[in-house]
Amino acid sequence: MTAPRAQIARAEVLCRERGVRLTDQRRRVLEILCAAGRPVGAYEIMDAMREGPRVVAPPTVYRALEFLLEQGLIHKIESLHAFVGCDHPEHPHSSEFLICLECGGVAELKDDAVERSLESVTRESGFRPRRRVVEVMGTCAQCAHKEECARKEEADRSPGPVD
Amino acid sequence: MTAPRAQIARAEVLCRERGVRLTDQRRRVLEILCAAGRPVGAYEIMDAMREGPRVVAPPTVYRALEFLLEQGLIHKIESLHAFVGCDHPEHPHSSEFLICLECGGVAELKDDAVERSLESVTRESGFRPRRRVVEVMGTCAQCAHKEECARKEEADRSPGPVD
DNA sequence: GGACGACATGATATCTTATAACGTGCCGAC
DNA sequence: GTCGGCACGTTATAAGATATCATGTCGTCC
Ligand SMILES: [Zn+2]
Ligand SMILES: [Zn+2]
Ligand SMILES: [Zn+2]
Ligand SMILES: [Zn+2]
Repeated sequence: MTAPRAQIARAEVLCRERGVRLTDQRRRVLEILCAAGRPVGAYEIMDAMREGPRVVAPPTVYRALEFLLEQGLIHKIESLHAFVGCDHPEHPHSSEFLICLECGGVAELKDDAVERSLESVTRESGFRPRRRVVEVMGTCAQCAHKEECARKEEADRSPGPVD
Repeated sequence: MTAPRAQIARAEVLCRERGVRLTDQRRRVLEILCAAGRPVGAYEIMDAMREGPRVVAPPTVYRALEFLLEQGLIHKIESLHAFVGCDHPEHPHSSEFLICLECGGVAELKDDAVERSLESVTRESGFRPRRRVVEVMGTCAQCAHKEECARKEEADRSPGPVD
């Protein structure tokens, strides 16, 4: 939940340090992702870019996304065919994502227990891991709370059979 | 690694028990998946079905896949846009998958440690999980071994600098 | 300064994956 | 018999991703 501005600034620094170019197009895509604060599809990004000076075609967006993925500045959410900005891109990593099916929000976790258990189970089977995809879909705390409240209110109005 | 025949038979029983219909098309899709023993895309399934009596269109395949997913007889591998037969469909579940990038093979795990750690980390954040996607991409034991052997042989032929 | 190569982008077309919408046929319930 | 639910057929199209070739941009080397 870093401020979008700060995220961009950090990305600038990282890219300079690494000797790679955060070009206008790439920064623009990153800005859109960070500002959204939720998963955004490639074509939605493209639409957002149309607002700007130039019209862009799919390959432009996908190339920018490829770069940002390589630099660990964003992540791809496989189960949504969408992308999100990374909250701590200092060193590239795989993360765990909690995806709310109600509000579409996504939280990026970094849980050692999950990583350790995955590490050990892959090791045991002689598997050499390269990339991890961990995506849990369900209902986030906020939405669960709202649901709870709605149910409660409902019950108050008509105190029918206690379930 | 159950025999395809046995998997189909088990699916028949399960569907009868549940009062749902494992129709010809659905069984055919399941057969193709089980026989392949690796992830297969929807359109590849469709091609395989063309060999049979009737030509089928995408919706037919996707409907069959939807049913099989609902019944927990197959899984979808999100990162590959492909499907695999489930090895233990007795009660529907989410699993962890090890996906080999060399040979394309997939192993379905069922690891309590991974599940427990995911469970606890989601609980902590008040998140109510519904479906888990856990896919680890890398190199399987077999392929890693082959690579190892190749390297060794190479070293034997030209005993250059020891790495 | 001009030639060159590396890299980023533009532009067009195409491919892959997935779903919408509507119609038909089967079968059991009533 | 007819009604309703369900599986499937058929056509079209949406949504996501890539292949290919052309153009531009910029620093380096001579
Ligand atoms: Zn991250
Ligand atoms: Zn939510
Ligand atoms: Zn399974
Ligand atoms: Zn392998």
